[in-house]
Amino acid sequence: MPRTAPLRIVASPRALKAGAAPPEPPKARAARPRPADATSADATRRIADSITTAIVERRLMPGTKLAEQPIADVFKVSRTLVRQALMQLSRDHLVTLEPARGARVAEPGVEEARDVFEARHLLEVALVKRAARDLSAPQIARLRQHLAAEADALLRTDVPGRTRLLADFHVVLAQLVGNEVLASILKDLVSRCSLIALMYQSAHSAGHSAAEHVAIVDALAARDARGAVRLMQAHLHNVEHHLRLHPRVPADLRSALRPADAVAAAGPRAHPRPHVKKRSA
Amino acid sequence: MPRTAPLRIVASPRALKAGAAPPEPPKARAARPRPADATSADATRRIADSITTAIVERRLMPGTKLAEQPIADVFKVSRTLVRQALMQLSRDHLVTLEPARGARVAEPGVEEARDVFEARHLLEVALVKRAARDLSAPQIARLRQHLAAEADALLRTDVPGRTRLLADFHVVLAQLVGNEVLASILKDLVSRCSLIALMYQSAHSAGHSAAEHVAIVDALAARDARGAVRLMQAHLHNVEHHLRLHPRVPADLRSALRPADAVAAAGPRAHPRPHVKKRSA
DNA sequence: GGCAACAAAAGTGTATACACTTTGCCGGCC
DNA sequence: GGCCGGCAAAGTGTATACACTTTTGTTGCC
Repeated sequence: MPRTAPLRIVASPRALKAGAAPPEPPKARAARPRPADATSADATRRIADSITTAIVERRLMPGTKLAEQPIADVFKVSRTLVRQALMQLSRDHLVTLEPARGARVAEPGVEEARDVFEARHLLEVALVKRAARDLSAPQIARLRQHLAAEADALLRTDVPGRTRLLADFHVVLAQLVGNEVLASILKDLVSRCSLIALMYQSAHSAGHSAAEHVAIVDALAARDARGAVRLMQAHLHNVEHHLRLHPRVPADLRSALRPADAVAAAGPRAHPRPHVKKRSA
Repeated sequence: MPRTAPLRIVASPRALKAGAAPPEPPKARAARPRPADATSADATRRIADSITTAIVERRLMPGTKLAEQPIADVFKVSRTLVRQALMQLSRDHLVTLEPARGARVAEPGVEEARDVFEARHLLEVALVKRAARDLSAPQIARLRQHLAAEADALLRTDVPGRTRLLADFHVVLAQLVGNEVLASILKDLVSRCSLIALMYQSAHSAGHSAAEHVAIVDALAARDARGAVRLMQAHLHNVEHHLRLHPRVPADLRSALRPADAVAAAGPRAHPRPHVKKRSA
């Protein structure tokens, strides 16, 4: 069962031993006095970020169980912080929480994928329209700088970096238009897209995407609003339609019979069980 | 100091005594065995919803401190669940969390207000365009039903209900277009708008809003996309520009000198203090 | 041999404990 | 008198304890 793979997160900065923590007497001591210089600044953020990048960089596949204690061991914190991180991630739609069953990496369904892309269409088309009108020369330069980073990551075949940069392009664009709210919405949508692309094995090459980004920026620099809109529409259309969202086969029977692995037909419904409590006796 | 008012939430279903809980020996007993039929289904949701409605219905003013223990006492749960609820609300931008200083009802600044309205413009214009094209007759009927509810709430001068319904109109529209993702984004934006309208004392009457909603639905029913878009734009423009966001006075000096009360000039920045830990000794 | 009931193990949900930070207050010092 | 330092109260941050649920493995029964 590859779905229930035993989980192996790599904490981002440091290496870590995946073994258990044997010497600690696991009971009876409250709140040990921390060494006071610990990196206790924002552990939750650190954990959530690590899991996010692990998902986006394909080290955690959709459907993987995310039990709290192993993660807590990895980061050397208590389950409390891991729970917080998982709840944040579930609000980002990167993991799904089922009431007493724990967290898994989300498996967005085709319906959700369609909705996310539709939302992006709406937002980003409006966005480039505005960008073509409002962006200043230094802002265009900032975009070109991002494009250069994309090209560089492509050259170095830095897969994680390139994935992130291609996604970030859209967020940067939103930020340059000067609307933090839009930028954060788009950030959410884009990270969901990464997960979707990962699930449905996009056939759209990274190089292709990067080239389309260049074309869009060129249109923006030329203040060609209509052209930029058209290019953005084409870009999003390409990305979406290179996903394997559109099965040519009748698909219901076939997907039902295959080992329940990659393609999840139905999107995760929230809280499918009412979670009633009853005595075991 | 009206900002630091001592907090008095009303738990939604039941009345409650705001007094402390004297009889319980407050120490030394772990996890009492719950009565097993307790309403333990989703206490966090209940708390978050109560606070949300309290904010939207103006029972909790912007800036009010939301300390964890008092809320926990009100709902008869531990701080754990209250913390979860507050963190959820902070993701909804209804409360702000400052690292070791606790939670307050958010005070969105004019900048944030502008961004939120801009985002709504983008989304909702695209939305009605689509709605005019795609909505079926029964879906239009559903919208009219909502309009009737609005009118009813207006007649009965049911202020909280009318506030909620006026906001929900936009969410219902998004849902009818059939995109859950868009609907949830819009829900977020709309609830932030409620808070904004509340802070900047909207002068746009509820009756006016309801009438504009009716006009929009009429245009949708007539499949008049262009008209619907124009009406929606006008509606949002009206709502926004009846806020007191646009001070006619030079404003900087005056707002700086006033008792730091209603109008917060700068939006809340996330984690303004780095929250370093150090020994007090 | 397969299946149901049961028991142990794993894991989640919530409460509580306790350290640390912030804040308000009071007394000494200038 | 007003400012500074430290003390006490309030409140947040994180770890741990323990009940309950789900899952898994096992044994007895047919």
